[in-house]
Amino acid sequence: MSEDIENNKPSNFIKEIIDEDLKEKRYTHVHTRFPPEPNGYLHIGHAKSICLNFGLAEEYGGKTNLRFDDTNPTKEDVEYVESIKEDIKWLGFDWEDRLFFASDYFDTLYEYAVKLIKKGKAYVDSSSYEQIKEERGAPTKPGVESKYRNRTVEENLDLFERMKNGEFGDGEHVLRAKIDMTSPNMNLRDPIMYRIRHAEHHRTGKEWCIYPMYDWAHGQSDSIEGITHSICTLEFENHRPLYDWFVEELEIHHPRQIEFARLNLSYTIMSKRKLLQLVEEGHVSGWDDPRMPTISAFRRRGYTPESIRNFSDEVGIAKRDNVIDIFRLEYSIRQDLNKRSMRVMGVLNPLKVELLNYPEGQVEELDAINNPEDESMGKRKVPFSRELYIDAHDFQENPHKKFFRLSPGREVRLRYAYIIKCEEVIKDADGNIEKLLCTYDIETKSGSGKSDKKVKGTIHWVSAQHAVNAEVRLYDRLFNVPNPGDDKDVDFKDHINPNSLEVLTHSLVEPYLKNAKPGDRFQFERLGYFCVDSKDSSEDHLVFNRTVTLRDSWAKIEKRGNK
RNA sequence: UGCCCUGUGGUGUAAUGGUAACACAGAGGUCUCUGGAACCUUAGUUUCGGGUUCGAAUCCUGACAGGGCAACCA
Repeated sequence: MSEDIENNKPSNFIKEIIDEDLKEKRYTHVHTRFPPEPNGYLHIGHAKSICLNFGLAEEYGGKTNLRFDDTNPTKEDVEYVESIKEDIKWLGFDWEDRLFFASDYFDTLYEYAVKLIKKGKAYVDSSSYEQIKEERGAPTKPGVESKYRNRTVEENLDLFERMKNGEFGDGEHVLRAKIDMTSPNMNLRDPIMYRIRHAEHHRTGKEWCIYPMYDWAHGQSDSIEGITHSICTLEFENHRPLYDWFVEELEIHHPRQIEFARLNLSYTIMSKRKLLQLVEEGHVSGWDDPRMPTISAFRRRGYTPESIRNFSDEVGIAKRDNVIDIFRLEYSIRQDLNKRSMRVMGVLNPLKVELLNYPEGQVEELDAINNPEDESMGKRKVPFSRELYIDAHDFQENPHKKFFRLSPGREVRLRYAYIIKCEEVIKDADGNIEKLLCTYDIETKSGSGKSDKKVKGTIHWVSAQHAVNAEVRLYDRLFNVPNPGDDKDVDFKDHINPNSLEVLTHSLVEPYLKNAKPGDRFQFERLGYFCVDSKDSSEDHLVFNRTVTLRDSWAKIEKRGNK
């Protein structure tokens, strides 16, 4: 067993490696980093990586840097830099004064490259793009050496400097490491270190026209920052020998790279490229559309940072490919919100109820408990009157045998109020139910103790004259298959769930919600957790996003009944 | 058919040569003024074959399966 008994986070293979490194004094401390490329918004998979890197540093009393890997000016943008910073902060992590950019190291990287050229370990290749591609070979076919491979050090130095000085156009030359064109590891077949790009960089502007490749910049950036454990995903496993080669040749600090399997979530996709496509083609309203798996979307939808961190901790770390069941995430947010969110009543699809024996014009202020899980959250008053609305789903004219709610001639309790009985169903000319005429039993007032009458169902409601209109957005999974990105023959967009968003514009909520502020979270009793939308909600037009439903055993019974 | 990595219930993760466990999901139940929450019960797992060992999920070996690698992307 590993030694982290003090915290309750489970151990994993990465901690075992770190423990070993510390024990053998390979490193005296732990310093990690989170190295995103600012070319898109962060998603839940990145959240796992953030939690891992910052979490590890916290546990070992070390530090974590935030470093943007901004080596490709054509794809990167400050908008992304800002969103990434915001998301990490929101998750609750702090890089303090250690905000870095790979572009901070362009000068150093250039010097390192010169050093390798001088050692005869790098050369300028003037072959065409196609030529280089051809000569690289294939996994089962060795590469062949470039005819420029044996240029003299002096010539390489001269050419490389002139590349930097802008004497050549894009693609005319590249700088390559001189390693082994026949290596079974493709990454070692003289990888490209620099390419010419006459492009403006979001931070260095027009200062450079040669840009380092990720493989050349990444390991050295970690080294420069004194990173001890460079944690990354599996696809970089084959790159590790290259990174090792660079730091060894350069004789600089050698971080240990550890690879883990990236997070996959069922019913969604994690590819930044595909996510960008959804945004650009308008399948969603933006990176923060609450159906997206991005951190900003989860935030807007009402997820708490704590729930995402717990989720990340609980799914564990390993090297095998995995697909985490979306239920797992939903469990995590329900668990958190159950403990902390205020209960209110909201009617999604209003159905009018008139209480025939309730005095006209009378209004009672009834006591309602704000959170049965937390007494300190107190109580509030909810107005009750002759005309009410209940949810249409809580009435069935011809009830299923396990339906415990309202039906003709049957009784149900109105939460925090009275037991009512449905006496008559009023329909319009087309046979649509217009209104329910009911009676209430005055003896059954909540908390009065006058009656011990029991009913099987309790439903929520709002008072017609007091209710506040609201728009409610119900979200379902964005895709209707568990692994939408898996199918190689079908475009992932063909799996988009056409019903992933349902907008209800005539919902009614209790008056307490009149002053709800963007970002406020509530449990609508019996329905789920809802969050005031941070973009579209206003004082005169409340908009609620459904974060997640409550667990719903009735839905299961219903589903079964349909089969 | 080269190199690298990975194979444990439905899904994840543990067990580090000594009784295969935990969570989610599933099934059933208790309770309930949320068909919520909580609680209880239950079913289900080591890819296959050899070997080492008193003893193998664990070590060795051979298969098989899955993933990754052929951007001047990261």
